Amino acid sequence: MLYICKDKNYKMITENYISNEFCKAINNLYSQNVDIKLVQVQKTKKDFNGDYTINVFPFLKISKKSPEQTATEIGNYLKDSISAVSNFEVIKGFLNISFSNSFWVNKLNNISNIDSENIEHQNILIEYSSPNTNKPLHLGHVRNNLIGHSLSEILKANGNNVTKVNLVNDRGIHICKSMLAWQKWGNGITPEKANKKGDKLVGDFYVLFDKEYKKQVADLISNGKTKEEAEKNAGLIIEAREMLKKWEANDSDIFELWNKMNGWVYRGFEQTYNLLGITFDKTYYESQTYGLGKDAVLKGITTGTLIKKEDNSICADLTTEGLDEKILLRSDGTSVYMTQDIGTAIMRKKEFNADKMIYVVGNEQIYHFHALKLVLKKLGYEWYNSIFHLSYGMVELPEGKMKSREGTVVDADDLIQEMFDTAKTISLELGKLEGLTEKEIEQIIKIVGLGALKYFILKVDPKKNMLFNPVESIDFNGNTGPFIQYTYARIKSVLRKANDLGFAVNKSVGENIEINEIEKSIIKQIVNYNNIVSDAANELNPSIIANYIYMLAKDYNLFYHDYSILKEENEEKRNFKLLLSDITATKIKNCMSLLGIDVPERM
RNA sequence: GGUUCCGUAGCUCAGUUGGAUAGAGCAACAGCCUUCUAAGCUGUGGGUCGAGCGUUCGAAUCGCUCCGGAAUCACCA
Repeated sequence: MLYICKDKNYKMITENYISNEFCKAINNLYSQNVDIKLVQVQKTKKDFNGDYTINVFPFLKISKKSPEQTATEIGNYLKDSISAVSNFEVIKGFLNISFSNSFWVNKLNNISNIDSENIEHQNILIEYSSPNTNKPLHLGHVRNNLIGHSLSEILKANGNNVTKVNLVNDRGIHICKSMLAWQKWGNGITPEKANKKGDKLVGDFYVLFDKEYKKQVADLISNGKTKEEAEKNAGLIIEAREMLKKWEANDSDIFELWNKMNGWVYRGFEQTYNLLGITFDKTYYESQTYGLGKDAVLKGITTGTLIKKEDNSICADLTTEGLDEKILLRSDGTSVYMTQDIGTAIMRKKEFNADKMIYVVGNEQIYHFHALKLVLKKLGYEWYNSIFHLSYGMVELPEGKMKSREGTVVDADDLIQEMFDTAKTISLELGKLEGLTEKEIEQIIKIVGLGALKYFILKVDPKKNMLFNPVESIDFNGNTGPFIQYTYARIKSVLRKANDLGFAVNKSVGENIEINEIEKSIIKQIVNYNNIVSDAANELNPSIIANYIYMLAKDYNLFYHDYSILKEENEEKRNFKLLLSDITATKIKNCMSLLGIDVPERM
């Protein structure tokens, strides 16, 4: 049997193709079949010669020869069977295969700017943001929003049909607290009168409530009450609970106040969302959804999958799954958070025919979502496993966790404004804004400031806790958003000059040119783009994109520094360099867009 | 106490379907702008990958034990 069939088309040659040829080599040389999955084609490490590396250790049992001899025999086979292979080297059990220059230039010529060929076409619903209307957005929310937005873009880039939803927590005892404080001590103040964003104003009253409440509790304790008694019986909390009852009874005065204050908050949120570029396809309000789920729970009683206790409360027994009993309806028949999430999940599943429902929610709710899935399973919803809790880590300050009520939070608006200010200061110091109009300047500092913030957050693996140090603030040098934006702006500048000189960027260039290591390295990374985008979607991890684009930008800067593009005398080579630059710029722009970050044409 | 997650350079982070000498940035120090944007590039120093044991030809990566940190275990959301 003759396996050797010279490839005529470089396009076919992928890592998978090489694996396949490797299997053929084993078959041919040692008359055995190996599972293609066992063949790991890796990128050759920088310190060694070669483009792809295969470790032959796992196949020594088959070859019954030394690592060196096995690798050499297979190397020889591959050199014959794949015409694009120019050379190979064997070091210990590592087979390092080099491909020809023309192979790599051909790869560059065939880069399509259409994303990903592995189109998924799933209906994916993603919930993120989910703010409370009793306080302004802080850095933790910013992380949530950026992750949610970026994941949506990444999933779309892989061909999925993505619906972005927000679930606003606009009711409950905590909302009543700020309402009550405003009623008592607000003297009719409004955002306009206070000259303050509405969400900030309402947040102030929430903090004020907590302060006054703590005073009352302290008084009660000094009068001999236990801490628990004091916390339950303080006048303010009793008033807040009464207000909640009135709200649930549709009391018109309370409703009016509630609408008014929530309206202030929404206008405030809207501003912050606009600044960050966060949008949703649909917004749910808990005041409208909190009744959902009751029916499903009651049905669970009739089928016997849930337990009704003596006090009439209803719960799910999750002890066999390693969790505790979970209350689903209180003894007075009212529902809890879990009940609502059961209801909304069922509703959304139907409404969007969702194949997957992703919840971007902090890791403090791991238990909650674990329980949610198990309850849905118990209730007989077989799609319970299409729920995925993307639990992201906390943003911590050097002194620990942020706490709204204690005022130790990094406010989103303040932080964004600081980023703008820093971007402006640095740009002016570097003299980057000379000769630009006010409008252009404003646009650049906005793009760069936000770029720094967003990249800073998204380059970290979502599931890990991360630290933000307000004193050191966010950098603009090194592995940062501005560094990548700067690389883009530099390329654009070169391309503008090329255009002035009458050098067009050709879509494909001659393949018989010499390329150096750094140029090859850039091509390899560009070729890898689709894999990265698909990895990021599979892992639901924007940091994969961030790290990838950083590496590409870093390599490009090295190339840019060491080799002149416009002064290249060889026309073929100049065309190549222009194309390489142009495609790099496109990849930077695409990746940054997947992260929700803009790139400036100059900076 | 139970469950889950985390521990990599002084600091912030990459690297984990097991592969070669563990990488970046920041900070420190030393260089590079009559040359396409120096928000850049180059170099130097910096590590018992929390500790130990095990599995393996091979472990930062897998398993067990321990140490340290975080989250959670509500008729809150």
